Amino acid sequence: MPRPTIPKLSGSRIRSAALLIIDREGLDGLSMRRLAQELGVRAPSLYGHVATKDDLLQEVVDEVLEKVDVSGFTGGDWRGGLLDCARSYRAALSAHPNIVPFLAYGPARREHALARLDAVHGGLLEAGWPRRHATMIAASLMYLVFGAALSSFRSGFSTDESVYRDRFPHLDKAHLLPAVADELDRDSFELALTAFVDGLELLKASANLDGRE
Amino acid sequence: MPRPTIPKLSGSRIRSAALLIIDREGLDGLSMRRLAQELGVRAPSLYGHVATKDDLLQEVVDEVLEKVDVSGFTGGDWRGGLLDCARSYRAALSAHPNIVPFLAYGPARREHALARLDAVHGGLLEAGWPRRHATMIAASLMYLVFGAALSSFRSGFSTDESVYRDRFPHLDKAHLLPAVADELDRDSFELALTAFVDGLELLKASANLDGRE
DNA sequence: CGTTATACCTAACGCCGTTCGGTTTAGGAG
DNA sequence: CTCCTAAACCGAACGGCGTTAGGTATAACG
Repeated sequence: MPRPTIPKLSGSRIRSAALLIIDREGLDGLSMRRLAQELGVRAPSLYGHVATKDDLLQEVVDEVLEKVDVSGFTGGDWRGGLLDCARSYRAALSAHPNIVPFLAYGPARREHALARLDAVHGGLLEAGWPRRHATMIAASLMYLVFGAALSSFRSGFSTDESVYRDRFPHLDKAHLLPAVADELDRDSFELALTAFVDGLELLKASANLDGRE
Repeated sequence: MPRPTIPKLSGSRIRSAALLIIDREGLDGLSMRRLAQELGVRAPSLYGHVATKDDLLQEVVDEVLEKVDVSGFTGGDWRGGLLDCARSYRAALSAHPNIVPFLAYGPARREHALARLDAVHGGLLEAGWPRRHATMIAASLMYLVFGAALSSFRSGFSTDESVYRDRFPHLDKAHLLPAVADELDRDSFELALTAFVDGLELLKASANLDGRE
């Protein structure tokens, strides 16, 4: 049954279905055949709308990261800008944690990623940070965001107390971690972020920076 | 030619060959057939020594992370302990950057990972941090280490100036980044780490912590 | 010297991403 | 209304993947 009245496929429908499968079944659960099935279609049909699976995933990532907000740097407020950017970045990723492993295979080499980076960099420069520091601070922000995205308390700890008892004396409450994972993830990220920004403030106050204000 | 005088395979030889391929050809370059070829053997033979490919990779990760040093917390020196641990962790991962994407698929759920975490946790408790803070600080440390491991300046930036010119005003020097990637990776990590620890010191000094010293 | 367990082999299964070459029909041209 | 083109999907297939089943020759042992 070729050429239906209204096309069953479109880039946007494919991306939505892909993200749905990733959210529900994990990154490994997404295959072109599985995706096609979800869309009521056979796998080869997808290649009329998508160049390659890797390409599709990049587009999905782009869509997920569209919610990152880099507008908070106005008026030289580098602190607020960093906090807003980091929090919205984390929120975007933790809404779709299963796609994070894909990010590990290489930075999003797309327009939007560079635009975000440009905004952060510009905001830091405007606030008086030297170029080199701006570069390093932007990188550090990515460390926190990506690190937090892929080391969640949700996985990695057993709820079985006996795993830790007697063997890891300081982890004797570790079996309770999964139960409060979401809260702990959020609070840990908040701690890491605020401690980092506080440290930056100290550094800026010490003021042995090469750049001009 | 079955049953050679001395076995061609062993767990250790397999792990070494696997890490070699990963280092040289990337994580995607490692297949069981490719690995077998490197060892002068056919793929199925590997399954006499290794339960599964995932298992093998976990063992390789364990071997790589053996160099992480968590011994620096002696005498309540939580600052030195964190710095040592973070730096040795980063060094271990940046010696084999291609294996990092595998870490993204789930935390090393092995003995050694828990032992390291136990040491960090214990060191923080001993230094007077409350339990909850110790947990969050240990998590934050992982954020920095994993984030730094997978967002290197080595990839992600083009050496072609025209990519950035006129389009991203604050990234006009971005084409120079790959040339100094190693140095910048190191300095950025150092900045992130020291700023974070400085921020923690502020937090601890402010001393509104629930725990007892 | 016979037995047995070892250490490797070949063949094959079912999955994967992707390409090739149809086939049917929607939509525009005359 | 008819003809043509191009869109949109399909079946079959390729080479590669992780993994399993079953076979075979030999080193090691009683």
